[in-house]
Amino acid sequence: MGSLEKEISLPAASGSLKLVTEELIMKGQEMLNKLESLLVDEGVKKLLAEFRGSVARARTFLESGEPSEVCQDSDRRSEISSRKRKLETLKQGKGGSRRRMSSYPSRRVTSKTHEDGFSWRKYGQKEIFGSKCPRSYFRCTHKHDRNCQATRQVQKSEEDPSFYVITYMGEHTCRDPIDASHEFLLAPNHSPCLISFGASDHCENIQQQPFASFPSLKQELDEEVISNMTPPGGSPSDFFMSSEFAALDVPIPEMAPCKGTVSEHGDEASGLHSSATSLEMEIMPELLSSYDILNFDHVGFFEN
DNA sequence: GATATTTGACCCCG
DNA sequence: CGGGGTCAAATATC
Repeated sequence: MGSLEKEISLPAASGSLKLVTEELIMKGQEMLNKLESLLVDEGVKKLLAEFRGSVARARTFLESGEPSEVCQDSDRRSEISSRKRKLETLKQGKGGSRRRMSSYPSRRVTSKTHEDGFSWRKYGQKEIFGSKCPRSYFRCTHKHDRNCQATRQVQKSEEDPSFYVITYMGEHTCRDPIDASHEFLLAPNHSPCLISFGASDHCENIQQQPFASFPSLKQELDEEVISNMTPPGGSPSDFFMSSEFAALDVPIPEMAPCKGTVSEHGDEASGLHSSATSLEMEIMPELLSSYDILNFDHVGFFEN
């Protein structure tokens, strides 16, 4: 696992250039937000959404040093072997582009709920070898109308079936993540996403780092897998054990239950209480992605 | 009828 | 070759 310095370094840009680019991107998004709130015309809004996507990709590029999905896609296509290309031309029907997302930046969260404020459409489910719980595959509902490449995989945690292990891949370009977080927070019945500290051992490299009071969003990400450490008094977990948790206890029909485990609903409820030993953080995964996409990649969770 | 989910098949890639 | 990611027809739901 790399050092923190490495994690926050921006390989694509350095020094003042980096600052300028960051400023442009952040200001750009700010202006986009303001503009959108003033717009009524749907056509202009659509244009704005496209531009928003470009800004998001630029930010991804800035953070990762790699082209975002759209660029990467075209790059990859040019590298497709002749055999694959031949197949692609042949298979216009069932199959189409079966590009794998696994090589893209991804981040994993452990959550009590798979609700995150975004609209997902399930496109597949697989029994995973060696795993009791099937894995469900989701893509953004706006994949086609807004060319949003965001996908996610949801799988119940084997260790604690009341948790979902959610792997996000790709960036939402259908709307700005920050906007989404606002909607998310303002929504009356939103379902918070939790990152569990210590409730899961999916991660091989565990940083033993104490943190004081309420860490920054970035810090939270850096320390997703910190330890079983109990938070200090007046802890974040207290904070998150707010009435909003009521929203968590909802049936999740599309998720298949784990084989041989307890019932879905009882589990959801019991999980809320049984997680007292873990520090839970309410986060917005897509908000996180904007700033911390690198961190997850560098802390050793993933191979890419 | 539109939209979402299920599920078997297809195919990439290690 | 087999696991896993994706597609798309069939089916379900609204």
